[in-house]
Amino acid sequence: MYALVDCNNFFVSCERVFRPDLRDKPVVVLSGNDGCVVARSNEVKQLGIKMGVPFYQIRPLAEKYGIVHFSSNFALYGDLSSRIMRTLSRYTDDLQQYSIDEAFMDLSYITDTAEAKALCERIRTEILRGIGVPVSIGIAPNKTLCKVASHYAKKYAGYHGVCVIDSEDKRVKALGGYPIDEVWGIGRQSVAKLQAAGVRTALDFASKQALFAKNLLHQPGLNTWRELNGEDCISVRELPEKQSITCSRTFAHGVTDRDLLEQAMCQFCANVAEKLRKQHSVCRQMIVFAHTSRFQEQQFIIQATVTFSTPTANTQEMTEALLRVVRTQWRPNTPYKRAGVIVINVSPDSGVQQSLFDTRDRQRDQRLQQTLDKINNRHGKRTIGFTPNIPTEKAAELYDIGAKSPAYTTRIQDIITLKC
DNA sequence: TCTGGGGTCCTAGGACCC
DNA sequence: TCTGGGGTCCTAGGACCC
Repeated sequence: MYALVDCNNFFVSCERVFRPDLRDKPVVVLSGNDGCVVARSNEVKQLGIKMGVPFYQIRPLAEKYGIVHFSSNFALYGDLSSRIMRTLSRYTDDLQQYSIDEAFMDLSYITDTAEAKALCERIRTEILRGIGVPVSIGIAPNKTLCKVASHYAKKYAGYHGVCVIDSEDKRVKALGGYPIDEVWGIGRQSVAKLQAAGVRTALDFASKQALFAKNLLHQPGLNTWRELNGEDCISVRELPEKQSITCSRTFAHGVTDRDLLEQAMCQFCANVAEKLRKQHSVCRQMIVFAHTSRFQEQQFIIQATVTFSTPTANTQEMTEALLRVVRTQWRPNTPYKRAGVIVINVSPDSGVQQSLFDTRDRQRDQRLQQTLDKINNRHGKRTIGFTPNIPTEKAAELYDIGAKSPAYTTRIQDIITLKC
């Protein structure tokens, strides 16, 4: 059996840990520049506000119902997430973290389901008491059914946060009441095809022939079909090393100033390179892009894929390549609204094959980079770098920081003080 | 006016091999 | 007019996830 531990309304729950006054109030957390709703409390869900809607569209509703909104605060969410994951790892040797707020636990060492259920109830209480975030847990023989179980655990108070699917009866009953569009792995495109074929519930789908699933939805759909029927065939790969790393942002306003655009993109590049080095990787290719608003009819795009002759994670080398792209393709009087850097073709930094025609002094580069990293580790991010930091007033021009809560658990100035 | 960010996996089709 | 058979590797783009 596996257990899926899934945090309830995760970002909202994180905000509520330090704002207990908001426990029964409608709360949303917004994406960058306060663009879209990315987390909703139950009160907000009940108002019919959908995941991902642009905040400006629901502003009247927000005012009417007194919805409290926060800008996203990943320092806080990331820290609480790692505390939860650490707690879970004490109960299994095989913890597969699936996202910032979800993890699968392999419980095969427990043979009795009643025992598994009791354990999960203890875990749930421990996380709520020790960290302050409510979680729901689904126990089942595979990951797709765990998802179904955790959904029921969340939806019906009677389960007290833990739901088990461990028999044919329970499986059939659970799938019969489960809409097809909520099944893990079945997205919008697949739902349209399935509905056209008369499939309404997860049970309708599971009751079809395997060939039906394969023909309509190909291999991934067939895997989902198998899991709904009880097989265990989808594995969540443990990926300690990322295969691609992205840093991208939408700007508050279109950026026409080339220097400012370059500075922002150099920052993305430095972030990506730092993440690469942190996981002891190098990349062979880097995608650089900047484009105007996708909601305008006429769009302008800067975009190039740079291939390094020798795989690298060197900020200086990557920054030089980035600037070459931007300076070649940049158009004056063009409001660039979104930009980013993506590295792909990522591999371990040990045993890098150097190009025969390489002109860089790699050892010197590496010594310099290591020195800079050391200084930044000791004295704080961006103490020293290859490109100037963006001045505060310019940063405010680029990004709208909005209603961000303090970094309660990761920034010494933000730690709350109690007056007794 | 305002509409996010960061990932993975799979497939089809092209280029290439003998 | 008709014009093999059997592979591999790579890439772009679609679909999906949170």
